[in-house]
Amino acid sequence: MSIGLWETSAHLRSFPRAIAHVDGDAFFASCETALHPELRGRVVITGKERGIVSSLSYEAKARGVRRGMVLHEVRKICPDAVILSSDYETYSLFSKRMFAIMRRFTSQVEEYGIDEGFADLTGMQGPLHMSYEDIARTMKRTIDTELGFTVSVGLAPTKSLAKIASKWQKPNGFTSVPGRAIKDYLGALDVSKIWGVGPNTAKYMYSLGIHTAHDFISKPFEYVAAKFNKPHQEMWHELNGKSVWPIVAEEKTTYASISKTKTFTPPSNDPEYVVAQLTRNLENACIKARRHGLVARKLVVYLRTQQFEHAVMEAKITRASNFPHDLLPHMRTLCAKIFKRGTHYRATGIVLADLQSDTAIQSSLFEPAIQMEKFQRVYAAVDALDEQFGKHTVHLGGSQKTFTHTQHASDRTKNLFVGENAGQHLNIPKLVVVV
DNA sequence: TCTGGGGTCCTAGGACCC
DNA sequence: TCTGGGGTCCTAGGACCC
Repeated sequence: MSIGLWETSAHLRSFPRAIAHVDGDAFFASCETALHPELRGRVVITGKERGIVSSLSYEAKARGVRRGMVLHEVRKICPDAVILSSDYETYSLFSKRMFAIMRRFTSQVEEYGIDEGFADLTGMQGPLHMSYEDIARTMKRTIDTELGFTVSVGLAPTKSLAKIASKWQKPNGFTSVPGRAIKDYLGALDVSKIWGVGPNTAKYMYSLGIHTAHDFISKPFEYVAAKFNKPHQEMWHELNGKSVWPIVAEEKTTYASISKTKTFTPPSNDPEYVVAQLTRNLENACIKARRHGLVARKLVVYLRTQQFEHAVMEAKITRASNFPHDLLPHMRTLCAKIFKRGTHYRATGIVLADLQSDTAIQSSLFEPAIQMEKFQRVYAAVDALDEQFGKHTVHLGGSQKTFTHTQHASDRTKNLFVGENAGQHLNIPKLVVVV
């Protein structure tokens, strides 16, 4: 075992760790190119469904295209651009393959995002008969070959440093930052580029005369403890080469919260329309909650005004639920409390929070079990129909307004309305569920 | 420079209790 | 009735990430 920097603190890990961060290069665009080789070398852009650039190939970057750019701007710059709708199922498959390859080298793999992850290689030189650098390089080569596009890899003693390293050279980069080289890398790095430092913290750091990551790690810990909160104190350790953020290798199976938000144009001051938007968000959030077998004990409603201010209000749900008809009354009450007449709103949001497993749900003594069961059957049927015919095949009458505003006639014929006037405008069988 | 949607974690402050 | 300390729980809001 090598004698590490942290040998002195017996409670901490007694040898340096080797952590690799793998970051896909232009991931979504690369997946498309891997799938359609004829696109290689071309300006490839995803995000067509939203009208803005979501992911872009390096060819697009070179031509001046940027993330978030409106697509008609893109067409002006690059008439030859290939603009595609996002295909998350395909991207997820590539993602799964990438993580599977990483797991060939260590079981300690954290899936941090769809296109990036960490691998803790500590202790693997022996079993794999390779140095850490060789393991990481082999991992990268294998991913590049098997996926058909490149990733960038950073290798360092901590997660925070590995993240910096993988960004150091992109695309197709490999950067190793061994403990003794930390200062060379951090001296040139603006604090705003550190993982965990956003615009506010960056501004605060500048005001303290801290401009580079090296300025930050050079401060004594007592100073950092006095001026910064917990996450930034941990960050200081990480950047100094002491690993304090563990690799979370357990697969994420549950959520702390589920939210659905929707921005609409033009903004509206019509309470009915706003409630209809919220109702749709609630339906969507409930669909997701049911899919994961989760029920909410807390409901949050928020409205965002034109000026980007937002009003938030939440309520406890005495009987946890993932059925819109249970949560709808709470939603209406909350909305009524924060809705201001005359104010124009540009977005609404619903958060289901304090989630618990629906197997743990206890039906109240006062709740007729039969009614509970009835609703469970109704929603099971709704979910099955949605599964077969598309989302919102069955939806609440209350969210109808959002569909008539946003959907094309051809889409609308897919919908069966729920409510008194269900099927009225359509020549399809009507399905009525009274809620 | 800030598009939009989906998340997580932390902190300060108040309520309440001993 | 006032003074003070201490703990816990909850809520609102902030900041950041992809």
